Amino acid sequence: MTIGIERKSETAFQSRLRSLDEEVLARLNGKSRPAIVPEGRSIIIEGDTAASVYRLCSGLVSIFKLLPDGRRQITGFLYPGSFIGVTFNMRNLYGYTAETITPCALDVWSRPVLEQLLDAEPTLRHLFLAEIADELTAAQDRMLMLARRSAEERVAAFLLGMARRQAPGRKVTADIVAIPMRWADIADYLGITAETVSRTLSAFRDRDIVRTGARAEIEILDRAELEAIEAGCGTGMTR
Amino acid sequence: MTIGIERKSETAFQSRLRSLDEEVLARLNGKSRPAIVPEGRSIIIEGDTAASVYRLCSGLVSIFKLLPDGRRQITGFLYPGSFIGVTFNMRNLYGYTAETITPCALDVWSRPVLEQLLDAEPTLRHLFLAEIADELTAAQDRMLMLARRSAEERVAAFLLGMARRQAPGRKVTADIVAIPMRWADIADYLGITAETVSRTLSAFRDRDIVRTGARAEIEILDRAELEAIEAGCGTGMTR
DNA sequence: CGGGACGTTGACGCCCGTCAAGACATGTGG
DNA sequence: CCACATGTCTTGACGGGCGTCAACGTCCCG
Repeated sequence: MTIGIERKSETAFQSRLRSLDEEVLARLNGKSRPAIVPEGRSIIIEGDTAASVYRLCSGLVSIFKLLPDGRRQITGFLYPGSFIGVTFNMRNLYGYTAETITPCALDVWSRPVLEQLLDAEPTLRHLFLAEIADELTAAQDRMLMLARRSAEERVAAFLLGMARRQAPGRKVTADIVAIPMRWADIADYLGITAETVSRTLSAFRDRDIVRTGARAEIEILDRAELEAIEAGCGTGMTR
Repeated sequence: MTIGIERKSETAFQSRLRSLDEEVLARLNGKSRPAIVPEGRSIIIEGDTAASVYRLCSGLVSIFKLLPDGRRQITGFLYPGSFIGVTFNMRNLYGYTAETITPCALDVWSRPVLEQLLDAEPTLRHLFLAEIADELTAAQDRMLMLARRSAEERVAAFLLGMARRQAPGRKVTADIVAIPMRWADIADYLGITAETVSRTLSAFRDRDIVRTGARAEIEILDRAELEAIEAGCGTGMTR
């Protein structure tokens, strides 16, 4: 559910972006500089002064916060089209760390340049406002998830979210979902442990809900059951 | 911590609001209509079309989301000065329910009127952008809290947050904290149960960290210890 | 082929949710 | 002013979900 909403908001955002005045968009792109980052690298680090804003062109990025003792919470996965490092608060500090999960291509703007663009083109600021508002909604959904849902519900929601993201249009699909991130990442995203992710998926496999085929791929066999579990009424099993 | 950050953002916002052009502020206030709401009433309901925007003048409000089976997550407590029902996404629906915890006084704007004000005065939109960005930061902090922290850490963080909120300037205080909400509310805010809130506070009392005096009041005796617990290193006791 | 990273599975235990009974405060009507 | 009802907080007993630790299997890449 959470993921669904994130997906939806990003989609909405991109359609808005696409509907932007071509000239504005061109100006936005014209001022950027490209960058390639290999996997497992930090793009920005929480607490650093926000010198640049990035846009993800290809690849997968996680954004997270850390506790002093190393506990980690991934607050979101970013897909192509998302902005990274947008901050509008007074102290110009990044509020989270962003790390590449796969190799990534980025567009980079220096903060002053982007500010200038924003001032010249109010539509752009409008756009960021809508984008951030959507992110806030998604964050509130995730709070509900992290605080109140069982491990089974979280994994079910995650799988369905990934499936929806990959097949935006279709309703009936082969339902083979690519999972590019490691399970420790999924765990840190869902607020559980990697072992629990593994165990839950094994249980789904034993119940013929999913089939785990090639590495980094999961086939959804019984989407209805997954959706029932996501909604919190999994065949009456786990409350 | 989370609460600390929420407090900080609200303070920053209000200082920004105060620094606003007097004329703009006057126009904002001039278009509003006042309202009084008794305790325990809904102001807005998740999923309703967003017809109005509210500003809290006095009282305490909780905003929350519900799961179909009744599980509830309070995503935030709102204090005077906060806006309620601001949405900038396409579908103009409220993203959460807001309910009064104490009797409240509100300013109300109809959506079209506020939109009109926003268009006439770009500074205002700027302001909302900063406000929402701060809320997003706070939401991400709360994710970390809800997903990763122990019950003890959560309650300690909550108490310290309430204390900081009540004594914004001072460092050393009598440290008597007023707690206007019921413990079921605290529990739904922290992602635990009311029983766990009670038990944790009792444990703090037994360890001479707090003293529980008059109803709805808690005195902090050992703030350093509370801060150690909040940071996740509570005297080596609970990991 | 060997090493390292990642995923799987099991054993164990603890934190915290659940259920339930009692204490306490507040309000209401007689 | 007191009996009673109601809502809230407290405390205990109990159990389960999931974290932790550890061993093993599997895949990949040098």
